Amino acid sequence: MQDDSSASYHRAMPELPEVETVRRGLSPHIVGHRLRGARVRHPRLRWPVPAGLDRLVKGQRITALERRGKYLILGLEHGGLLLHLGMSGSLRLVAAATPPEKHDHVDLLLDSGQALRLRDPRRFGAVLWSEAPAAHPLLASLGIEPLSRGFDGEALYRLSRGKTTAIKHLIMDAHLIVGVGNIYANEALFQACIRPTLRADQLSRPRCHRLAEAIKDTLRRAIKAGGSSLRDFVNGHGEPGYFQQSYFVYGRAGEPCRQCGTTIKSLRQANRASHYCPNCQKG
DNA sequence: AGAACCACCTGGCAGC
DNA sequence: TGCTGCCAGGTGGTTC
Repeated sequence: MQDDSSASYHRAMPELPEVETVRRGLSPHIVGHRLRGARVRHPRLRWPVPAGLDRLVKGQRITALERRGKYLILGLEHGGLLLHLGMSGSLRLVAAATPPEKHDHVDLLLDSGQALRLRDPRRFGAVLWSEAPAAHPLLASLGIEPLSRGFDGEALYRLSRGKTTAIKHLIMDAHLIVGVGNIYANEALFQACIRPTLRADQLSRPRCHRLAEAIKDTLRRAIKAGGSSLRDFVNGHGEPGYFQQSYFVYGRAGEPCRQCGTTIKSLRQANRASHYCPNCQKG
């Protein structure tokens, strides 16, 4: 059992690093396998799970498991599935005969005798069928991949011009940049010494470069941390798809800054908690 | 057009 | 102790 007693440790929500970790962990175990079908126990996720899911996937070989933003794209020979883990979703491989627990809503049954099992207590996740999943409307309006070559300080500078919204809100806007949720937005802003409330268009070009690098670095380090827990979501040990990490500011309101000892402050922006060090993040 | 909400959902926890 | 009620958060949708 992992220690969850320290306030600075959290079970990470599925942001980009967690989704990418899930993808990397599952891909070698499922790609190339054929689906025997699907079992849907609870079709009411964010959108209804297609009624004919079993029939749609039966007999099809899995050709790829890709990621776009926080969506997973399970490519099949004909069509495919879009999967989203929402806030509380997890995917893991279990023996198909493993008894489902309360929130195990969907199983994709593999010819290996295993099942790809979606658990999602809060049901903000999604399982959608598409004839051409990569061209699904939900993916069409997504912004740039922060770990791609195209995302850098200049790209962030361009995105933020003319935007009066707070910089934290901007970097969390999936129509501009995908995959940066509340946790990594807070952490990246700390690393870049930028206060979350700063107006996006007030960010100088050098600071845009610094923030873009901080976003990449924060996400990369989280993916690396997740790599050590890859075994956790095959065969069902631990909490599949999640890993725990130490944060500088997220969830640390009232605690001393790890760099300067100043008390971490919190506020609400767009109905979401922001945490920052008033000394390290000036303006 | 852009910005600021809301709805969705349940487990966990503070407060009484 | 058990109840109430708030909070967490991604993201499409609504409203202003």
